[in-house]
Amino acid sequence: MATIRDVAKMSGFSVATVSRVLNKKGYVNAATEKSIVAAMSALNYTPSIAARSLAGKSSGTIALMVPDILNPFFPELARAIEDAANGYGYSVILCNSDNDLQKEMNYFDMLVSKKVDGLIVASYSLGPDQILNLKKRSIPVIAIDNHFGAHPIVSFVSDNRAGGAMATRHLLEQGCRKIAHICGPMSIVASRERCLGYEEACGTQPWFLPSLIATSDDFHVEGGTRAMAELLKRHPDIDGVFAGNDLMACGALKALYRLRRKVPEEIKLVGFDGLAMSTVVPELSTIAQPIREMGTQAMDYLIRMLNGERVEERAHVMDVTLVVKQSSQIVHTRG
Amino acid sequence: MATIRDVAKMSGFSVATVSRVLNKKGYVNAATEKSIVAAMSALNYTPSIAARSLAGKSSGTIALMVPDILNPFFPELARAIEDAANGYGYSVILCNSDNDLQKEMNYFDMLVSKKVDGLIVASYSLGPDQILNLKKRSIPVIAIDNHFGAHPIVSFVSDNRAGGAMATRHLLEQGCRKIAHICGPMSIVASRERCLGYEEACGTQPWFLPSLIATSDDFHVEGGTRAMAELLKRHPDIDGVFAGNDLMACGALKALYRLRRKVPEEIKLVGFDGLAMSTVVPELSTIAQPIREMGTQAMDYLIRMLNGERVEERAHVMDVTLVVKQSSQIVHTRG
DNA sequence: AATAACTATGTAACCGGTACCACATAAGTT
DNA sequence: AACTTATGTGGTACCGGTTACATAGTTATT
Repeated sequence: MATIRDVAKMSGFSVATVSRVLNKKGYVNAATEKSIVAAMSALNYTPSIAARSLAGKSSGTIALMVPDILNPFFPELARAIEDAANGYGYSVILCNSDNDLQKEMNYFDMLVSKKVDGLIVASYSLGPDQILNLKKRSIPVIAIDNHFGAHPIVSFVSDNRAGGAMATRHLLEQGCRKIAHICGPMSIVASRERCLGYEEACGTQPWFLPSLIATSDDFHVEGGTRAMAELLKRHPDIDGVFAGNDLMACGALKALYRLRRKVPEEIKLVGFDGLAMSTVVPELSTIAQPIREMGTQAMDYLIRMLNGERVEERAHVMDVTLVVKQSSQIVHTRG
Repeated sequence: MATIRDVAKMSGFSVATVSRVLNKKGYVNAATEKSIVAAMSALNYTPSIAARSLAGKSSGTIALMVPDILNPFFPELARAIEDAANGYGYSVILCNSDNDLQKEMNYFDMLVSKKVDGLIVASYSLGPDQILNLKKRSIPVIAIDNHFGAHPIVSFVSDNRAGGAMATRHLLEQGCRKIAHICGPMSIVASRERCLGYEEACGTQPWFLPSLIATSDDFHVEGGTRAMAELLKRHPDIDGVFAGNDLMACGALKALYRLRRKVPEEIKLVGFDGLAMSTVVPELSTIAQPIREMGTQAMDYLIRMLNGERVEERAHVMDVTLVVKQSSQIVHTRG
């Protein structure tokens, strides 16, 4: 590997001048620059980021911490963030936390010792204290899919409550008259807010009952299946279901299929997340989060923070959109 | 941030001794070690990986390069690798290449300048030369899901051909008498081998015709849907389908659903990959690749290479297994 | 003409580890 | 007793960048 000193020697200038060319900073004669650039490409020179980062500059690396990349929400986010990061010349370290506080703390130590420039984190186990502590260790942090009230933490979250209401109202408009809700883990703010949105939209309906809400311990398919079966046992006359996320909606779909309840003819279904779940039949109506947009904006924000820009440390609430597919469509039966 | 010199000063020993404690290398008195360890924890000391890696040691980072983390095969791989890497104290940089050679080469430069210790790569655009070149730049490489014949490259691949044959034979055993194949992109070795397996298992059957094979340009859902529709037009009497991967199988499922062909009653379907695609109904029979195992083994191997161990530079062929779910089940109709 | 301000480049001290070498002492060998 | 060998510790030159400071020529300003 060629070093900056090799380049200096070859071009006949000093390392300082080469460094200036490298960083486009300070005065350098155009002709000088040209010959240095020539030397660099002749030597196939790439600066050592290890050295640069040791000398106090950025490591050109950020970390993305998610509970589990296997949950299809997160690859989508990861892709958006990696793309954006790449555009800024940064690379992304992936961390799977399993929502395990211990693991998260271990990762934090690693981030510090690796001089990672920043962190984008989706976590439901970390508290504001832990995040503020990491910030104190001079690593800028941005939270995604979770917010921390009044604490000075930059975060990007979807308008979960509005989305929940939107989904429920859509089902009402499609003619549903008894709508159930499959709620995600109560430990997760997003779950609770989506549920609030559901209640907001149908809490005053004459048919509404608290027992129309079933809770799943996780955001996965099986939980959705269980919850759906449970709901149908409690209320066989349900004609609409709002599931707290798309995976649980798929689970619900499976339960409905097994029990021979036709979707959307007898029961209409709406999920949440807007994953490109084009795999299932019928395709799922869903409340789409602007995942890509969230990732991109988070990265933009992080870059601004890295550049020392002062930013507002608050939650950014992103608009969600209703995407109507087959699972909630009105079916005209031929007379 | 406390440095090694702070620890040295506090404990009253030299940086050399502290370094020895840190690396558990060379002679250190037990009492000395104890007081140094005490100083380290008192100062909340974490060694700077940047400095360590500059001083010629490992950066504790490996890279994982995949075409697109959105393809559900890769999160599974990423998770396995990240877990294994974490166990060895390494972290993982994620790279999405989109199978774009230019992007891949850019990433290569980054890997070198970041002194990344090793690379695990799934690529169908890179040639052996590029990989050997990176190895020459002293970055050990392991290929996954692709192999490079006689070139001295460590790789882990599934036995795609055997898997294709296995899937097809399974359909024959389930009573299918006209089995079609949805083949993935011909540019990808795995596609071709799975297709060969299919031909091996049914090429001598009296009903076999080359037109029973339809090719998709990509490994995605839509391609599967298109190919399935095409096949049914050509051969309405198909009673079994082997799809080159699970996503295309889902696509096929959608086409079949649309055309009111019952799965598995009228047509049986088998996919390939073994993704935890528990989302679809009916659940998909599939040839499961040992994805987790591949990731773990790749990481183990990489670690051995990093430790300077000499390893056989060849392809490791992994066994696949048939996972029977609903989509290929024999259905007993009540008399 | 004197002074200030800009342009262009070099020297060398850092950043925080690693590791070679030197040195000292203790224990084991002829 | 003389000589290895094992044990324990310190000094310091690296690794490859960044950057504060020094130097000097050129151009503007008054």
